[in-house]
Amino acid sequence: MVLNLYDTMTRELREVFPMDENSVRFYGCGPTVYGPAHIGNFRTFVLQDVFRRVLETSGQQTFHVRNLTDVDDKTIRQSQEQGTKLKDFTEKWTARFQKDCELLNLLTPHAEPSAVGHIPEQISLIEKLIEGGKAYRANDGSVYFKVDAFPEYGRLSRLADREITTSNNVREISDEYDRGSAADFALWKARRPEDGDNFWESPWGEGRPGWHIECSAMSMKYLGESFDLHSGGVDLIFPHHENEIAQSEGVTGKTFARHWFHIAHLMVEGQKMSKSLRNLYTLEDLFGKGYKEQEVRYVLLSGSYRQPLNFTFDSMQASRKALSKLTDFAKKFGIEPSSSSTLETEFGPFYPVQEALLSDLNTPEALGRWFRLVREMGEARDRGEFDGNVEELEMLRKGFQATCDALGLIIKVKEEVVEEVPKEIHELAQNRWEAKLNKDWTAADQIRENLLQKGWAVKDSKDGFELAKA
RNA sequence: GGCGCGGUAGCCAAGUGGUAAGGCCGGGGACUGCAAAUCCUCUAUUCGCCGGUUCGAUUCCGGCCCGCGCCUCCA
Repeated sequence: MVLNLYDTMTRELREVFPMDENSVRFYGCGPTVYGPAHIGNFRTFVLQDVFRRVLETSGQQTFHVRNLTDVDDKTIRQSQEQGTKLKDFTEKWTARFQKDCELLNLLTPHAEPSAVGHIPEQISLIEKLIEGGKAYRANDGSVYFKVDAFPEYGRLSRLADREITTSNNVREISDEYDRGSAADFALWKARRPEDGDNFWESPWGEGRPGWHIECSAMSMKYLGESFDLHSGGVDLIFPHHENEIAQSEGVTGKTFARHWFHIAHLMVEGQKMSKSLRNLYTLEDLFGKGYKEQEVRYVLLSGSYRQPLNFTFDSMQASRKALSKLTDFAKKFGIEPSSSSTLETEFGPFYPVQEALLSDLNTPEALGRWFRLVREMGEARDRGEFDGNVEELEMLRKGFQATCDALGLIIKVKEEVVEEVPKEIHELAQNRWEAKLNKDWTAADQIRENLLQKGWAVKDSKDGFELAKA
Protein backbone atom coordinates (compact mmCIF):
# COMPACT_ATOMS: atom_id res chain seq x y z
CA MET A 1 0.00 0.00 0.00
CA VAL A 2 2.97 2.27 -0.47
CA LEU A 3 3.42 4.56 -3.42
CA ASN A 4 6.78 4.28 -5.10
CA LEU A 5 7.57 7.28 -7.23
CA TYR A 6 10.53 8.28 -9.33
CA ASP A 7 12.49 11.08 -7.70
CA THR A 8 14.23 13.53 -10.02
CA MET A 9 16.86 14.36 -7.41
CA THR A 10 18.10 10.83 -6.77
CA ARG A 11 16.98 9.43 -10.13
CA GLU A 12 15.43 6.41 -8.54
CA LEU A 13 12.11 5.11 -7.29
CA ARG A 14 11.49 6.14 -3.73
CA GLU A 15 8.65 5.60 -1.32
CA VAL A 16 6.37 8.52 -0.74
CA PHE A 17 5.65 8.91 2.96
CA PRO A 18 4.74 11.72 5.34
CA MET A 19 7.66 12.94 7.39
CA ASP A 20 5.25 14.02 10.10
CA GLU A 21 3.67 10.53 10.00
CA ASN A 22 0.35 12.18 9.48
CA SER A 23 -0.19 13.60 6.04
CA VAL A 24 1.85 13.86 2.87
CA ARG A 25 2.54 17.54 2.46
CA PHE A 26 3.24 18.53 -1.11
CA TYR A 27 3.50 21.52 -3.39
CA GLY A 28 2.68 21.74 -7.05
CA CYS A 29 3.74 24.70 -9.13
CA GLY A 30 0.55 26.19 -10.45
CA PRO A 31 -0.28 28.29 -13.48
CA THR A 32 0.62 31.83 -14.42
CA VAL A 33 -2.82 33.34 -14.73
CA TYR A 34 -2.56 35.38 -17.90
CA GLY A 35 -4.80 33.35 -20.19
CA PRO A 36 -6.59 30.04 -20.41
CA ALA A 37 -4.48 27.03 -19.50
CA HIS A 38 -3.91 24.55 -22.32
CA ILE A 39 -4.11 20.78 -22.22
CA GLY A 40 -0.35 20.55 -21.79
CA ASN A 41 -0.63 22.47 -18.55
CA PHE A 42 -3.47 20.21 -17.55
CA ARG A 43 -1.45 17.10 -18.09
CA THR A 44 0.71 18.24 -15.21
CA PHE A 45 -2.20 19.15 -13.00
CA VAL A 46 -4.08 15.95 -13.77
CA LEU A 47 -1.05 13.88 -12.82
CA GLN A 48 -0.54 15.80 -9.63
CA ASP A 49 -4.19 15.09 -8.95
CA VAL A 50 -3.75 11.38 -9.57
CA PHE A 51 -0.74 11.42 -7.28
CA ARG A 52 -2.93 12.83 -4.53
CA ARG A 53 -5.82 10.51 -5.32
CA VAL A 54 -3.66 7.42 -5.19
CA LEU A 55 -2.43 8.44 -1.77
CA GLU A 56 -5.91 9.22 -0.51
CA THR A 57 -7.46 6.06 -1.87
CA SER A 58 -4.69 4.25 -0.01
CA GLY A 59 -5.96 5.81 3.18
CA GLN A 60 -3.17 8.36 3.32
CA GLN A 61 -3.96 11.94 4.28
CA THR A 62 -2.53 14.72 2.16
CA PHE A 63 -2.01 18.44 2.33
CA HIS A 64 -1.82 19.89 -1.13
CA VAL A 65 -0.64 23.40 -1.99
CA ARG A 66 -0.76 24.81 -5.48
CA ASN A 67 0.19 28.40 -6.15
CA LEU A 68 -1.09 30.98 -8.60
CA THR A 69 1.51 33.17 -10.27
CA ASP A 70 -0.25 36.49 -10.60
CA VAL A 71 2.65 38.86 -11.11
CA ASP A 72 5.33 38.53 -13.78
CA ASP A 73 6.20 40.05 -17.15
CA LYS A 74 3.30 38.39 -18.94
CA THR A 75 0.55 39.29 -16.49
CA ILE A 76 1.76 42.85 -16.22
CA ARG A 77 2.15 43.39 -19.93
CA GLN A 78 -1.13 41.83 -20.92
CA SER A 79 -3.19 43.51 -18.25
CA GLN A 80 -1.79 46.83 -19.45
CA GLU A 81 -2.50 46.02 -23.06
CA GLN A 82 -6.08 45.36 -22.11
CA GLY A 83 -6.26 48.46 -20.01
CA THR A 84 -7.24 46.59 -16.87
CA LYS A 85 -5.76 46.51 -13.42
CA LEU A 86 -3.43 43.59 -12.79
CA LYS A 87 -5.69 42.36 -10.01
CA ASP A 88 -8.82 42.31 -12.16
CA PHE A 89 -6.93 40.69 -14.99
CA THR A 90 -5.48 37.86 -12.92
CA GLU A 91 -8.71 37.30 -11.01
CA LYS A 92 -10.50 36.73 -14.25
CA TRP A 93 -8.02 34.10 -15.39
CA THR A 94 -7.82 32.54 -11.96
CA ALA A 95 -11.56 31.99 -12.02
CA ARG A 96 -11.28 30.43 -15.44
CA PHE A 97 -8.49 28.14 -14.31
CA GLN A 98 -10.44 26.98 -11.31
CA LYS A 99 -13.48 26.35 -13.44
CA ASP A 100 -11.41 24.25 -15.84
CA CYS A 101 -9.94 22.29 -12.94
CA GLU A 102 -13.41 21.54 -11.71
CA LEU A 103 -14.46 20.32 -15.13
CA LEU A 104 -11.50 17.97 -15.20
CA ASN A 105 -12.46 16.68 -11.77
CA LEU A 106 -9.29 17.90 -10.09
CA LEU A 107 -9.43 17.87 -6.31
CA THR A 108 -9.22 21.37 -4.91
CA PRO A 109 -5.87 22.05 -3.23
CA HIS A 110 -5.98 22.61 0.50
CA ALA A 111 -4.32 25.96 -0.08
CA GLU A 112 -4.05 27.97 -3.28
CA PRO A 113 -1.91 31.00 -2.41
CA SER A 114 -0.96 33.71 -4.85
CA ALA A 115 2.31 35.58 -5.27
CA VAL A 116 0.76 39.01 -4.87
CA GLY A 117 -0.83 37.86 -1.64
CA HIS A 118 2.59 36.97 -0.20
CA ILE A 119 4.88 39.88 -0.92
CA PRO A 120 5.98 40.36 2.72
CA GLU A 121 6.93 36.70 3.01
CA GLN A 122 9.04 36.97 -0.11
CA ILE A 123 10.74 40.15 1.06
CA SER A 124 11.50 38.49 4.36
CA LEU A 125 13.18 35.55 2.63
CA ILE A 126 15.26 37.86 0.50
CA GLU A 127 16.35 39.80 3.56
CA LYS A 128 17.54 36.61 5.17
CA LEU A 129 19.46 35.67 2.07
CA ILE A 130 21.19 39.04 2.02
CA GLU A 131 22.00 38.73 5.72
CA GLY A 132 23.49 35.35 5.07
CA GLY A 133 25.65 36.71 2.26
CA LYS A 134 23.84 34.67 -0.37
CA ALA A 135 22.24 37.58 -2.16
CA TYR A 136 23.20 41.11 -3.05
CA ARG A 137 21.59 44.31 -4.16
CA ALA A 138 22.64 45.58 -7.57
CA ASN A 139 22.99 49.23 -8.41
CA ASP A 140 19.55 49.56 -9.92
CA GLY A 141 17.84 48.23 -6.80
CA SER A 142 17.36 44.68 -8.00
CA VAL A 143 18.46 41.86 -5.75
CA TYR A 144 20.20 38.76 -7.05
CA PHE A 145 20.91 35.35 -5.63
CA LYS A 146 24.62 34.66 -5.58
CA VAL A 147 24.87 31.21 -7.11
CA ASP A 148 28.51 30.85 -6.08
CA ALA A 149 27.41 31.02 -2.45
CA PHE A 150 25.40 27.83 -2.82
CA PRO A 151 27.75 24.97 -3.69
CA GLU A 152 24.87 22.54 -4.13
CA TYR A 153 23.52 24.56 -7.04
CA GLY A 154 22.82 22.39 -10.07
CA ARG A 155 22.27 19.13 -8.22
CA LEU A 156 18.69 18.65 -9.33
CA SER A 157 19.24 19.39 -12.99
CA ARG A 158 22.76 17.96 -12.99
CA LEU A 159 24.07 20.84 -14.94
CA ALA A 160 27.76 21.28 -14.42
CA ASP A 161 28.93 24.65 -13.17
CA ARG A 162 30.42 25.60 -16.45
CA GLU A 163 27.13 24.91 -18.24
CA ILE A 164 25.23 27.13 -15.92
CA THR A 165 27.65 30.00 -16.02
CA THR A 166 28.59 29.91 -19.66
CA SER A 167 25.46 28.68 -21.31
CA ASN A 168 23.90 32.06 -21.73
CA ASN A 169 26.65 33.95 -23.47
CA VAL A 170 24.25 34.45 -26.34
CA ARG A 171 21.60 35.84 -24.09
CA GLU A 172 23.90 38.03 -22.09
CA ILE A 173 22.33 41.33 -22.74
CA SER A 174 24.15 44.53 -22.00
CA ASP A 175 21.23 46.23 -20.35
CA GLU A 176 20.50 43.23 -18.17
CA TYR A 177 21.35 45.01 -14.91
CA ASP A 178 24.71 44.45 -13.30
CA ARG A 179 24.83 40.93 -12.07
CA GLY A 180 27.94 39.63 -10.40
CA SER A 181 27.79 36.42 -12.39
CA ALA A 182 25.77 35.39 -15.38
CA ALA A 183 24.34 32.52 -13.38
CA ASP A 184 22.94 34.75 -10.65
CA PHE A 185 19.20 35.12 -10.83
CA ALA A 186 16.79 37.82 -9.72
CA LEU A 187 15.06 37.65 -6.35
CA TRP A 188 13.70 41.16 -6.56
CA LYS A 189 13.29 43.24 -9.68
CA ALA A 190 13.62 46.98 -9.42
CA ARG A 191 10.67 48.98 -10.65
CA ARG A 192 10.74 49.83 -14.32
CA PRO A 193 8.62 52.45 -16.05
CA GLU A 194 6.77 49.79 -18.02
CA ASP A 195 5.60 48.15 -14.82
CA GLY A 196 3.14 51.00 -14.38
CA ASP A 197 1.61 50.95 -10.94
CA ASN A 198 2.51 47.32 -10.39
CA PHE A 199 5.23 47.67 -7.77
CA TRP A 200 5.71 47.20 -4.06
CA GLU A 201 7.85 48.88 -1.44
CA SER A 202 10.85 46.97 -0.21
CA PRO A 203 14.05 47.61 1.72
CA TRP A 204 15.76 47.91 -1.66
CA GLY A 205 13.31 50.33 -3.16
CA GLU A 206 10.20 49.90 -5.26
CA GLY A 207 9.93 46.80 -7.36
CA ARG A 208 8.42 43.35 -7.56
CA PRO A 209 9.50 39.85 -6.64
CA GLY A 210 11.30 37.57 -9.06
CA TRP A 211 9.52 34.49 -10.25
CA HIS A 212 11.23 31.77 -8.23
CA ILE A 213 11.03 33.35 -4.82
CA GLU A 214 7.24 33.14 -4.60
CA CYS A 215 7.31 29.36 -4.58
CA SER A 216 9.97 29.25 -1.89
CA ALA A 217 8.04 31.69 0.26
CA MET A 218 4.64 30.11 -0.15
CA SER A 219 5.67 26.48 0.04
CA MET A 220 7.58 27.09 3.25
CA LYS A 221 4.75 29.15 4.71
CA TYR A 222 2.12 26.48 4.13
CA LEU A 223 4.21 23.34 4.37
CA GLY A 224 7.18 24.19 6.57
CA GLU A 225 10.86 24.58 5.84
CA SER A 226 11.06 20.93 4.87
CA PHE A 227 8.23 19.04 3.25
CA ASP A 228 7.48 15.76 1.52
CA LEU A 229 7.26 16.43 -2.19
CA HIS A 230 7.43 19.14 -4.79
CA SER A 231 6.23 18.82 -8.34
CA GLY A 232 5.73 20.44 -11.73
CA GLY A 233 6.39 20.05 -15.42
CA VAL A 234 9.82 18.87 -16.52
CA ASP A 235 10.66 22.29 -17.89
CA LEU A 236 10.66 23.60 -14.34
CA ILE A 237 13.57 21.43 -13.26
CA PHE A 238 15.88 24.11 -14.51
CA PRO A 239 15.98 26.87 -13.58
CA HIS A 240 12.84 27.22 -11.50
CA HIS A 241 13.18 24.32 -9.10
CA GLU A 242 16.93 24.59 -8.97
CA ASN A 243 16.53 28.19 -7.89
CA GLU A 244 13.82 27.38 -5.39
CA ILE A 245 16.16 24.92 -3.73
CA ALA A 246 18.97 27.45 -3.62
CA GLN A 247 16.79 30.16 -2.12
CA SER A 248 15.09 27.95 0.40
CA GLU A 249 18.00 25.91 1.56
CA GLY A 250 20.13 29.02 1.43
CA VAL A 251 17.96 30.38 4.22
CA THR A 252 17.12 27.30 6.26
CA GLY A 253 20.07 25.04 5.71
CA LYS A 254 17.55 22.20 5.64
CA THR A 255 16.45 19.94 2.84
CA PHE A 256 13.72 21.85 1.04
CA ALA A 257 11.62 19.14 -0.59
CA ARG A 258 12.40 15.48 0.08
CA HIS A 259 11.09 14.22 -3.21
CA TRP A 260 10.85 15.76 -6.69
CA PHE A 261 8.07 14.68 -9.04
CA HIS A 262 8.22 15.95 -12.63
CA ILE A 263 5.73 15.34 -15.38
CA ALA A 264 6.84 15.06 -19.00
CA HIS A 265 5.38 17.26 -21.69
CA LEU A 266 2.43 16.74 -23.92
CA MET A 267 2.94 16.68 -27.67
CA VAL A 268 0.11 17.33 -30.11
CA GLU A 269 -0.15 15.18 -33.22
CA GLY A 270 3.54 14.38 -32.90
CA GLN A 271 4.66 17.98 -32.60
CA LYS A 272 5.71 20.21 -29.80
CA MET A 273 2.95 22.49 -28.63
CA SER A 274 3.50 26.03 -29.75
CA LYS A 275 1.69 29.17 -30.59
CA SER A 276 2.90 29.17 -34.15
CA LEU A 277 1.53 25.70 -34.76
CA ARG A 278 -1.74 26.79 -33.20
CA ASN A 279 -1.96 23.59 -31.25
CA LEU A 280 -2.12 25.03 -27.75
CA TYR A 281 -5.59 23.66 -27.23
CA THR A 282 -7.63 24.79 -24.28
CA LEU A 283 -10.50 22.82 -22.82
CA GLU A 284 -12.85 25.23 -24.52
CA ASP A 285 -11.27 24.44 -27.89
CA LEU A 286 -11.85 20.75 -27.35
CA PHE A 287 -15.41 21.22 -26.13
CA GLY A 288 -15.97 23.24 -29.28
CA LYS A 289 -14.94 20.18 -31.26
CA GLY A 290 -17.49 18.11 -29.41
CA TYR A 291 -15.22 16.38 -26.92
CA LYS A 292 -16.05 15.94 -23.26
CA GLU A 293 -13.98 16.74 -20.22
CA GLN A 294 -13.73 13.14 -19.09
CA GLU A 295 -12.40 12.17 -22.49
CA VAL A 296 -9.68 14.77 -22.14
CA ARG A 297 -8.78 13.48 -18.72
CA TYR A 298 -8.69 9.91 -20.00
CA VAL A 299 -6.32 10.80 -22.81
CA LEU A 300 -4.03 12.64 -20.41
CA LEU A 301 -3.86 9.46 -18.33
CA SER A 302 -3.22 7.15 -21.24
CA GLY A 303 0.57 7.48 -21.15
CA SER A 304 3.22 7.26 -18.50
CA TYR A 305 3.92 10.61 -16.86
CA ARG A 306 7.65 10.11 -17.33
CA GLN A 307 7.33 9.96 -21.09
CA PRO A 308 6.19 12.63 -23.51
CA LEU A 309 2.61 11.84 -24.46
CA ASN A 310 1.34 12.30 -27.98
CA PHE A 311 -2.10 13.86 -27.90
CA THR A 312 -4.05 13.10 -31.04
CA PHE A 313 -7.65 13.46 -32.07
CA ASP A 314 -7.65 9.77 -32.83
CA SER A 315 -6.94 9.08 -29.20
CA MET A 316 -9.71 11.46 -28.18
CA GLN A 317 -12.03 9.37 -30.29
CA ALA A 318 -10.62 6.21 -28.76
CA SER A 319 -11.15 7.54 -25.26
CA ARG A 320 -14.85 8.06 -25.89
CA LYS A 321 -15.27 4.41 -26.82
CA ALA A 322 -13.10 3.25 -23.98
CA LEU A 323 -15.10 5.20 -21.43
CA SER A 324 -18.37 3.91 -22.77
CA LYS A 325 -17.08 0.41 -22.25
CA LEU A 326 -16.62 1.19 -18.57
CA THR A 327 -20.06 2.72 -18.46
CA ASP A 328 -21.53 -0.43 -19.97
CA PHE A 329 -19.86 -2.50 -17.29
CA ALA A 330 -21.26 -0.29 -14.54
CA LYS A 331 -24.72 -0.52 -16.02
CA LYS A 332 -24.47 -4.27 -16.36
CA PHE A 333 -23.70 -4.66 -12.67
CA GLY A 334 -26.04 -1.92 -11.55
CA ILE A 335 -23.21 0.24 -10.27
CA GLU A 336 -23.73 3.96 -10.09
CA PRO A 337 -20.37 5.61 -9.44
CA SER A 338 -20.56 8.94 -7.72
CA SER A 339 -18.03 11.74 -7.70
CA SER A 340 -17.88 12.94 -4.13
CA SER A 341 -14.69 14.36 -2.69
CA THR A 342 -14.59 11.55 -0.15
CA LEU A 343 -12.70 8.86 -1.91
CA GLU A 344 -13.43 5.14 -1.62
CA THR A 345 -10.50 3.11 -0.32
CA GLU A 346 -11.63 -0.49 -0.74
CA PHE A 347 -10.59 -1.79 -4.15
CA GLY A 348 -11.70 -5.37 -3.66
CA PRO A 349 -11.37 -7.21 -6.96
CA PHE A 350 -10.02 -4.08 -8.61
CA TYR A 351 -6.96 -3.89 -6.42
CA PRO A 352 -4.60 -4.76 -9.30
CA VAL A 353 -5.45 -1.37 -10.77
CA GLN A 354 -4.37 0.44 -7.64
CA GLU A 355 -1.30 -1.76 -7.49
CA ALA A 356 -0.24 -0.45 -10.89
CA LEU A 357 -0.78 3.12 -9.75
CA LEU A 358 1.25 2.56 -6.61
CA SER A 359 4.06 1.49 -8.88
CA ASP A 360 5.25 4.88 -10.07
CA LEU A 361 1.77 6.06 -11.07
CA ASN A 362 1.64 3.69 -13.99
CA THR A 363 -1.65 4.94 -15.39
CA PRO A 364 -1.51 3.07 -18.72
CA GLU A 365 -0.86 -0.21 -16.93
CA ALA A 366 -3.69 0.64 -14.52
CA LEU A 367 -6.11 1.29 -17.36
CA GLY A 368 -5.03 -1.92 -19.06
CA ARG A 369 -5.69 -3.92 -15.92
CA TRP A 370 -8.99 -2.20 -15.39
CA PHE A 371 -10.23 -3.20 -18.83
CA ARG A 372 -9.01 -6.71 -18.43
CA LEU A 373 -10.81 -7.05 -15.10
CA VAL A 374 -13.95 -5.57 -16.52
CA ARG A 375 -13.89 -8.00 -19.41
CA GLU A 376 -13.21 -10.99 -17.20
CA MET A 377 -15.92 -10.09 -14.72
CA GLY A 378 -18.38 -9.52 -17.52
CA GLU A 379 -17.56 -12.93 -18.95
CA ALA A 380 -17.82 -14.62 -15.57
CA ARG A 381 -21.22 -13.08 -15.12
CA ASP A 382 -22.35 -14.24 -18.57
CA ARG A 383 -21.21 -17.75 -17.72
CA GLY A 384 -23.30 -17.60 -14.58
CA GLU A 385 -20.24 -17.77 -12.35
CA PHE A 386 -21.11 -14.54 -10.68
CA ASP A 387 -23.99 -15.25 -8.38
CA GLY A 388 -24.37 -11.64 -7.43
CA ASN A 389 -24.84 -12.07 -3.71
CA VAL A 390 -25.10 -8.89 -1.75
CA GLU A 391 -21.62 -8.84 -0.25
CA GLU A 392 -19.98 -9.66 -3.53
CA LEU A 393 -21.87 -6.98 -5.36
CA GLU A 394 -21.11 -4.45 -2.66
CA MET A 395 -17.41 -5.26 -2.92
CA LEU A 396 -17.59 -4.88 -6.66
CA ARG A 397 -19.37 -1.57 -6.33
CA LYS A 398 -16.85 -0.22 -3.86
CA GLY A 399 -13.92 -1.45 -5.89
CA PHE A 400 -15.19 0.13 -9.06
CA GLN A 401 -15.82 3.36 -7.21
CA ALA A 402 -12.34 3.29 -5.69
CA THR A 403 -10.86 2.80 -9.15
CA CYS A 404 -12.80 5.74 -10.51
CA ASP A 405 -11.71 7.79 -7.52
CA ALA A 406 -8.04 6.89 -7.84
CA LEU A 407 -7.94 7.89 -11.49
CA GLY A 408 -10.38 10.73 -11.04
CA LEU A 409 -12.58 9.51 -13.85
CA ILE A 410 -16.31 10.02 -13.59
CA ILE A 411 -18.19 7.13 -15.11
CA LYS A 412 -21.69 8.43 -15.60
CA VAL A 413 -24.38 5.81 -15.76
CA LYS A 414 -27.44 7.98 -15.69
CA GLU A 415 -28.41 9.31 -19.06
CA GLU A 416 -27.21 12.75 -19.92
CA VAL A 417 -29.84 15.42 -20.09
CA VAL A 418 -31.81 14.36 -23.13
CA GLU A 419 -31.58 16.73 -26.03
CA GLU A 420 -34.79 18.51 -26.80
CA VAL A 421 -36.20 16.70 -29.79
CA PRO A 422 -38.14 19.03 -32.08
CA LYS A 423 -41.74 18.01 -32.63
CA GLU A 424 -41.21 17.69 -36.36
CA ILE A 425 -38.32 15.28 -35.85
CA HIS A 426 -40.22 13.20 -33.41
CA GLU A 427 -43.20 12.94 -35.72
CA LEU A 428 -40.99 11.81 -38.57
CA ALA A 429 -39.43 9.19 -36.38
CA GLN A 430 -42.87 8.05 -35.28
CA ASN A 431 -43.94 7.74 -38.90
CA ARG A 432 -40.89 5.68 -39.60
CA TRP A 433 -41.63 3.40 -36.69
CA GLU A 434 -45.12 2.80 -38.02
CA ALA A 435 -43.78 2.15 -41.50
CA LYS A 436 -41.45 -0.31 -39.94
CA LEU A 437 -44.23 -2.09 -38.12
CA ASN A 438 -45.97 -2.39 -41.49
CA LYS A 439 -42.74 -3.82 -42.88
CA ASP A 440 -42.55 -0.98 -45.37
CA TRP A 441 -38.76 -1.00 -45.33
CA THR A 442 -38.39 1.38 -48.22
CA ALA A 443 -40.39 4.11 -46.55
CA ALA A 444 -38.71 3.48 -43.20
CA ASP A 445 -35.23 3.76 -44.67
CA GLN A 446 -36.21 6.86 -46.56
CA ILE A 447 -37.37 8.57 -43.42
CA ARG A 448 -34.23 7.50 -41.58
CA GLU A 449 -32.13 9.05 -44.31
CA ASN A 450 -34.25 12.16 -44.15
CA LEU A 451 -33.75 12.39 -40.39
CA LEU A 452 -30.03 11.95 -40.79
CA GLN A 453 -29.93 14.86 -43.17
CA LYS A 454 -31.72 16.94 -40.59
CA GLY A 455 -28.99 15.97 -38.14
CA TRP A 456 -30.70 13.23 -36.18
CA ALA A 457 -29.80 9.59 -35.90
CA VAL A 458 -32.37 7.03 -34.99
CA LYS A 459 -31.61 3.80 -33.23
CA ASP A 460 -34.08 0.98 -32.90
CA SER A 461 -34.53 -1.27 -29.97
CA LYS A 462 -37.03 -4.06 -29.49
CA ASP A 463 -40.02 -1.96 -28.71
CA GLY A 464 -39.19 1.56 -29.72
CA PHE A 465 -36.64 3.97 -31.04
CA GLU A 466 -34.22 6.52 -29.72
CA LEU A 467 -33.24 9.80 -31.28
CA ALA A 468 -29.83 11.38 -30.89
CA LYS A 469 -27.98 14.20 -32.53
CA ALA A 470 -26.02 12.71 -35.39
C1' G B 1 28.92 20.88 -27.13
C1' G B 2 26.79 19.36 -21.93
C1' C B 3 22.84 16.75 -19.37
C1' G B 4 18.67 13.58 -20.19
C1' C B 5 14.87 10.68 -22.88
C1' G B 6 12.87 7.71 -26.61
C1' G B 7 12.38 4.47 -31.28
C1' U B 8 7.03 -1.80 -29.64
C1' A B 9 1.20 -3.58 -34.76
C1' G B 10 -2.72 1.40 -39.07
C1' C B 11 -3.07 4.97 -34.42
C1' C B 12 -2.35 5.82 -28.90
C1' A B 13 0.49 2.99 -25.45
C1' A B 14 2.34 -0.68 -21.31
C1' G B 15 5.76 -4.51 -20.26
C1' U B 16 9.36 -8.50 -19.29
C1' G B 17 16.09 -12.32 -19.19
C1' G B 18 12.16 -17.30 -21.26
C1' U B 19 9.56 -15.97 -25.94
C1' A B 20 4.71 -9.31 -26.72
C1' A B 21 -0.90 -5.63 -21.61
C1' G B 22 -4.85 -2.53 -22.77
C1' G B 23 -7.80 1.02 -25.74
C1' C B 24 -9.04 2.63 -30.79
C1' C B 25 -9.28 1.45 -35.96
C1' G B 26 -9.73 -2.67 -39.47
C1' G B 27 -11.30 -8.01 -41.13
C1' G B 28 -14.72 -12.16 -40.09
C1' G B 29 -19.07 -14.00 -37.42
C1' A B 30 -23.75 -13.75 -34.18
C1' C B 31 -27.95 -10.63 -33.72
C1' U B 32 -30.98 -7.30 -37.01
C1' G B 33 -35.74 -6.37 -42.63
C1' C B 34 -31.35 -3.13 -43.11
C1' A B 35 -28.71 0.13 -39.89
C1' A B 36 -26.93 1.46 -35.02
C1' A B 37 -25.70 -0.65 -30.48
C1' U B 38 -24.09 -5.13 -28.25
C1' C B 39 -21.51 -9.82 -28.10
C1' C B 40 -17.86 -13.40 -30.10
C1' U B 41 -13.48 -13.74 -33.00
C1' C B 42 -9.00 -12.49 -35.90
C1' U B 43 -4.91 -8.97 -36.60
C1' A B 44 3.19 -7.65 -34.15
C1' U B 45 6.89 -15.25 -35.15
C1' U B 46 8.04 -9.73 -33.50
C1' C B 47 9.73 -5.00 -30.21
C1' G B 48 15.05 1.08 -35.13
C1' C B 49 19.88 -1.36 -37.24
C1' C B 50 24.54 -4.24 -36.25
C1' G B 51 27.46 -6.88 -32.97
C1' G B 52 28.38 -9.03 -27.79
C1' U B 53 27.00 -11.60 -23.03
C1' U B 54 23.54 -15.80 -22.14
C1' C B 55 20.88 -22.27 -22.69
C1' G B 56 17.75 -18.16 -24.12
C1' A B 57 17.30 -10.71 -25.23
C1' U B 58 12.46 -6.92 -27.32
C1' U B 59 14.24 -6.70 -22.22
C1' C B 60 21.61 -6.50 -20.19
C1' C B 61 26.37 -4.43 -22.67
C1' G B 62 28.87 -1.86 -26.94
C1' G B 63 28.49 0.66 -31.63
C1' C B 64 25.50 2.96 -35.35
C1' C B 65 21.05 5.41 -37.52
C1' C B 66 16.78 8.38 -36.50
C1' G B 67 13.58 11.51 -33.29
C1' C B 68 12.86 14.55 -28.95
C1' G B 69 13.53 17.60 -24.33
C1' C B 70 16.35 21.01 -21.20
C1' C B 71 20.82 24.25 -21.00
C1' U B 72 17.67 31.51 -17.18
C1' C B 73 11.86 32.94 -16.31
C1' C B 74 7.62 27.57 -21.21
C1' A B 75 3.44 22.70 -17.29
